[in-house]
Amino acid sequence: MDAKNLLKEHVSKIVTLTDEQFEYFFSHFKTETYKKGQTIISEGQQVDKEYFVVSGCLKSFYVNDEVKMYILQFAMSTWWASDYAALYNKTKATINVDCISDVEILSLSNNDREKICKEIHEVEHFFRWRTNRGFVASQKRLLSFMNNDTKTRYEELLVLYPALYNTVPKHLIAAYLGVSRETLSRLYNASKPH
Amino acid sequence: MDAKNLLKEHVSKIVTLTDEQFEYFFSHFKTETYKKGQTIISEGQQVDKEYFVVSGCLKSFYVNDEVKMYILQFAMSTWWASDYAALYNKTKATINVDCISDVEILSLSNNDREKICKEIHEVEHFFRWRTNRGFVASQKRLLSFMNNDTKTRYEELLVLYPALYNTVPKHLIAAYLGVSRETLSRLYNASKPH
DNA sequence: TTGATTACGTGATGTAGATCACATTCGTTA
DNA sequence: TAACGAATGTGATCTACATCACGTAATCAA
Repeated sequence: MDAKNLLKEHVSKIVTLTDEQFEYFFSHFKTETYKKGQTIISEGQQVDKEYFVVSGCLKSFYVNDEVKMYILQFAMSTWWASDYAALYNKTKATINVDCISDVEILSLSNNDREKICKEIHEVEHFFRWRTNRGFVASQKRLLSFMNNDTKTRYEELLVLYPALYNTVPKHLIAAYLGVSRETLSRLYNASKPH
Repeated sequence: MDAKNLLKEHVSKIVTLTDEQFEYFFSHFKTETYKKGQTIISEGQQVDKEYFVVSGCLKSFYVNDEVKMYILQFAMSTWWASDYAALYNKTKATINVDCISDVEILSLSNNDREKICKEIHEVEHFFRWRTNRGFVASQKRLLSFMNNDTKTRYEELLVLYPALYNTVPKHLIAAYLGVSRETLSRLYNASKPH
């Protein structure tokens, strides 16, 4: 499906826009394509856009002083990604977003989002809904972190992102789970049939 | 400050409502008071309200099968609390909310929130803003969990909730940090002047 | 084809924090 | 004021995971 119809279907699951409204909404997005490995947002930069993934897979991640990476989110088709703390507060990026595969995305600037939210009440409703979902998912993951061991979280991850299983390197899975790649490897091979 | 003005001041930091609009908005809230120790939401229940704290302190928490408790949030004056997963998805509560002290709260039903969001665009904008903030805070806490040791997280907590320091029992602090009360006790006393 | 880089597996050892056990202090209520 | 339960401190032990070290397999670019 093309980018426009993908977005249209995505939005219309939540709100009803007239064709004219959707055209107007869509006119604020810009198609961008990136190759595997390219960086979209990097730490320290100004952030002024968020991204709707059409195809491919992004990751958003934090890198600490000891150069350890922690993945906040894998973003596949119809998921949104950005450094939202930086975007909303107009501060410098503290997290990075880059491409795990070749990707096609639709970008929307912070200003344009606020503008169309103001102009079209339904659009504001859509974005409220979207953040609600993100908030609930984030809280759920936090709880899982506190409550579950690594193996359980690994199994949850495979349910949440079944497509990742054979497409992304294991050290990225480990960085999402917050464990070392060695630990994940042992876990993974311990439960493997001989 | 009384409940009405507290809410008014809170909301008007983000959006501008006419007096008439605010009166209408406020008319959907109901004042409720609880004693220390009383439960507001408990696991398994239907959830149909969220709560704005006027005075006192709530905690929202999850209890696992081994009866270990994990605190998602302490909610003090002007904070909001509920089981948002249950509220938004109309599922049974998986988390609990109860009172750490005597509290006064304003309750708002899910239906009324959706109704006034639809009726008053500014109100929808306010709630979008509020959830954005919650989402960013939740992601930040998740990162801190992955990246920082217990001592660092303990210090962050004291910055985020300075009022908690001497008002809530230490085992609740431990339940927020996701460590055992024994570990927190040792940590706490190791850095204490002799 | 080859050399280099990246991904992955696995042993040895160190460590933060969990768990268990028990003592002490504090607060609440009878 | 006594007494009971809740909150806290602290030692001993256990364990999941990190870290370091090294080897092999897969991928990719020239």
